[in-house]
Amino acid sequence: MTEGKHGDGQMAIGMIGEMRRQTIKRFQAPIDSLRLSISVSSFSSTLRRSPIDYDGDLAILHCLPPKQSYTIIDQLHLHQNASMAEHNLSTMTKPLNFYISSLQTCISVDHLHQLHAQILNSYFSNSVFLLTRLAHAYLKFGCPTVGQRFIISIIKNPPLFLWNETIKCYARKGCYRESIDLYYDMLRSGYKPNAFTFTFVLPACAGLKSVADGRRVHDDVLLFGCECNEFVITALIDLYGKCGELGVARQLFDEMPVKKTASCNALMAGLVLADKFDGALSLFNEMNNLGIKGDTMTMVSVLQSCASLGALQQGRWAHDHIIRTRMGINLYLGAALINMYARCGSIEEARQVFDKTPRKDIVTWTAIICGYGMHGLAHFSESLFLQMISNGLRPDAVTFVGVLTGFSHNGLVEKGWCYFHKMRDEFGVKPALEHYSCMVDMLGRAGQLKQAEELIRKMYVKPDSKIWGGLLNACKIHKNFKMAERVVPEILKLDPTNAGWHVLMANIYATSGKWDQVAKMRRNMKEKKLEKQPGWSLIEVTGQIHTFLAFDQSHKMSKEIYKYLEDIKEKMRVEGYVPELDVVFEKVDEETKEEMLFYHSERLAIAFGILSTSNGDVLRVMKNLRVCVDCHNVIKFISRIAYREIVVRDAKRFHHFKDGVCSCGDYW
DNA sequence: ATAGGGTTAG
Repeated sequence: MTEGKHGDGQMAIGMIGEMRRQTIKRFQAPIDSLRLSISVSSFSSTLRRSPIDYDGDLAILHCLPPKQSYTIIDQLHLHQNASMAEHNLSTMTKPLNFYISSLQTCISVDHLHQLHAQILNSYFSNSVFLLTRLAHAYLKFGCPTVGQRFIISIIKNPPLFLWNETIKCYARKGCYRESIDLYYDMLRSGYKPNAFTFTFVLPACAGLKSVADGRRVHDDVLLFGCECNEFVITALIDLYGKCGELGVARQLFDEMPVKKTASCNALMAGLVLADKFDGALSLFNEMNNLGIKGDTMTMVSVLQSCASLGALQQGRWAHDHIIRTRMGINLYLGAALINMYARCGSIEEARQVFDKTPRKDIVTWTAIICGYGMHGLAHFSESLFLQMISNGLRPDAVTFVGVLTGFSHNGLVEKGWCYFHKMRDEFGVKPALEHYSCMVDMLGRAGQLKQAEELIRKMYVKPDSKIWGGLLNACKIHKNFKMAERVVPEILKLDPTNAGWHVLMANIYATSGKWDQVAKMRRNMKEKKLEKQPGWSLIEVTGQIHTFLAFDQSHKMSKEIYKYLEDIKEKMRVEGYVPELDVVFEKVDEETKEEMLFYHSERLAIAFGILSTSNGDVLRVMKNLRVCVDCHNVIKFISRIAYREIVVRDAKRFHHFKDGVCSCGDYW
């Protein structure tokens, strides 16, 4: 500090008075909230601990040792800012108004650090009012700490508002644990949370999917009497929905006296997350009946449900509804629409939406790329990928999953390797389990079993049961029983309770005639009480979803369906159909085998579709498992005999059947 | 001075 600045203490006091007058005039704030303090002893040693009476009010001037006020500045590395010292005096004499507007217009954290230092050097260094604004500014930039300290610790007794904002800041950044811990800290410090607090801490519990923390906070909601606040209830519904506790979520929702769009959306998102898609769609109907308007978030959930169910007609209706109500198609909705059309089997409509979307981000592009990928249209997938790059967007891990699955479905092994390497070398995306999974699948199906196994053994992510399962599937296709025996124990080690693997293994043993091993697998399943996942197919006719299980006779048109299949069987025989009995893994006679094949769920769904729609309508069937070789064959026949285009989505991809040919080229 | 819900893969 220079000699001059030590100068006239009386002048400094005069300035304080002038400043207060201005401040009070400008903000008309109560005197108490403007307890001015000065922190710098550099003005004059005569100021030390001298209370000043001004305009009849008491302003307390604390003269802190300069060291103290610089502690935080040091942490901010602001000692680098040498020009600061030069302007000390002008800084100290600026009105409160200046700091407030500076904080409001502040555009970077660096700038904020400078303001912070200036404030600590000003008359307002201890003003709770200004420090709260300062702390809030940090939080708005997503900075809950400065150096090692919580931003709230710059104030001795931070107001509840600041605790809330800090908890929110952590939650928004995805630092859920920190957010929750801070909430507990707050309670320990004797603060009482309010409704705002809960709407910030509950999403943090939801983000962690921690029902334990969620329940604990829920108890506090009751304890502090916030259980009637609609924001809090919505946050609770969201929490329980994300944690899979749909019963609790539903109950909270039902008990709401007035339901709003957001609370419906929270429940609907929970239903979608729990794969309860028809539940989500009926909630949408419920909303319409209750006169609650849906918005873009509602429609995202609706479209996700349609996509998962393969309900194209309902999806189209939803799209139309979006246009009719002029809600505007934002990035979320755009991607959800593209995904819906693609997953419902209409890649053409997906492309139309994509082309019409004015703003496209990485997710939009990825949605259409994945769409082409699962339809086995790898060339489109790749060309869009390249267009995306030339538009200046960087592909992410998901984009590569889409491109790689496309190549995998087409057996484009060379291309696959090329992009697998490009991914890391050109785009810095580290291959994750999903990418290895695509590669193993691709290599395995192309018959490169050795290369596939090698890739698994040397990958630096720990392989999961799905990856080994992909290889085992390839062993089955290429009848490599020796490798299968090596792979089986690896899978059982990682995932001993999955019925699917046991079935796959038993089938492989059956194909190689090892019936004792088959029996062992079956016993194994029984002992572990593992249930085979039943295969189901569904088809949408006039907006209604019809579900079929194998041998299902519960449908009201069951009789006609079975009759149709009998009839078509004869026609198929004339055209040269021979059942692929190898796919039946039971030790039964051939006739029974044929019988077992003929009522697979997809055939029932297709027969029903043909019977209940007009000629020329495209049939779209969704199936939870992969379509079997014999069904694939039969559907080809049906598409020709009945002159129907049939689109089947199985667990892996789409098959478009037309005129006796499938788009997959029998490679899947 | 602060509020809830959402996009792409497997």
